[in-house]
Amino acid sequence: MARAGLTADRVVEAAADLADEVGFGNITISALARRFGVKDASLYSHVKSVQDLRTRVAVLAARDFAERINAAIAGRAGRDALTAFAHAYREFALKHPGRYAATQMEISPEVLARSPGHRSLIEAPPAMLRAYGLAEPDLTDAVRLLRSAFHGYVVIEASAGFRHSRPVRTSWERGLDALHIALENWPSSSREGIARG
Amino acid sequence: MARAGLTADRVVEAAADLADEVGFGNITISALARRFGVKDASLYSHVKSVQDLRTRVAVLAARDFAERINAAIAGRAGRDALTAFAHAYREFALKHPGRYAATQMEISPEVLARSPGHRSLIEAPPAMLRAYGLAEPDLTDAVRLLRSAFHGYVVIEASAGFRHSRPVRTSWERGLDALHIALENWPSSSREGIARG
DNA sequence: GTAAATTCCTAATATACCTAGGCAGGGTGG
DNA sequence: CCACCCTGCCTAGGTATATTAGGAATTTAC
Repeated sequence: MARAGLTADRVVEAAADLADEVGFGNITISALARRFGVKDASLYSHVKSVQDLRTRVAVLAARDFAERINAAIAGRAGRDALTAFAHAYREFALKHPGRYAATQMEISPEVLARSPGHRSLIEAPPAMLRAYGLAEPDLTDAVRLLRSAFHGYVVIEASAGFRHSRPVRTSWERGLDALHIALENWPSSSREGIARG
Repeated sequence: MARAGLTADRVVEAAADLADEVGFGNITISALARRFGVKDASLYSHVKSVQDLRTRVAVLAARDFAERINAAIAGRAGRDALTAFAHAYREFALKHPGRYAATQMEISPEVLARSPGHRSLIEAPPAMLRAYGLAEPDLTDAVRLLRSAFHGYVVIEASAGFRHSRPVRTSWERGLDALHIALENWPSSSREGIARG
């Protein structure tokens, strides 16, 4: 009978699409096999296990995500870069919830070493903040706050956590303004750092 | 033979403990039954399904979480309340990862109506921010930023996402300082709101 | 055009979810 | 005090998913 023409890459790509539809945590070998019209066992020629599949999806998703992020912040600095980063971040997370969740999966150092996307995603925030003139360890602290705020935002938004009437997009913009102010008035390790109220 | 003495409450409590050990997404009827030394089918006298079990755990966890949060911010205002809230938040999330994850689960309006814990958790942040004098819609925006930052932080910390050498706790304190500054210099809807650098 | 490699299959095991129906033990009415 | 019944827990069984072993068929390579 006609073969489905599976390859590891095609399987992983389809898994990523599936993740965007049903959630990263809900991708199964069975569903993927059904999608290709083959038996479950057939997929094991291409991926070792569900866990392996998830990891590969994570690597793929990180590559895609990093691509968007890097395109967004290229040639920008300061507030401009912050805004561009944030919009690219939110857009990707909302458009590709499965892939986005995949990028947040915990991965081993070995996988990290082979995933340019993940490394790129780690390097982007500090690069983006360069124009704010923060030195270590403030830079690390600031990056952590931003990562947290962005991740928290899209996670809560994606899970329908903002039930209010106020448009989420507007709150997001205001939050960015506030973060910009925090970055410009960063409480460096020495002083108390209270700006005017 | 001797009965295990199960009740819905006891089952849900044990499920919450199990969630703290293996993760909220990994609680199973089977594991819970093993823990009680009964057969899987026996649990269905007390909960309708895994989904029902999860929802009940979410309600229980929200109650516990709200208790800690409310105790922490009672009688405090402004930065003092912010700090207390943040520490209670982080501590609960790290100490009870399964319960914390449960509180973040999407729940239906009907469940929400019957979960005082959830309602309390929704009401706490705006109450805590009262002393910052933010009016709507700024208050909503500020609450969203805080919820995002806190949630993002503990999620990333719990999944070992902060690989740097800088202590997470210290970054968390600095992030709080920065958020405090953002709150005191909140960019209200009318002006551009840039504080001194 | 045959040999090797690879794709996909059947078959089988293990675990989890869930339903239907049964037995027995502890509280309740006579 | 004892028969009764409610209900906690059980056995049995049907479904889905993950995974392995080994075989057949198709593609590829020489």
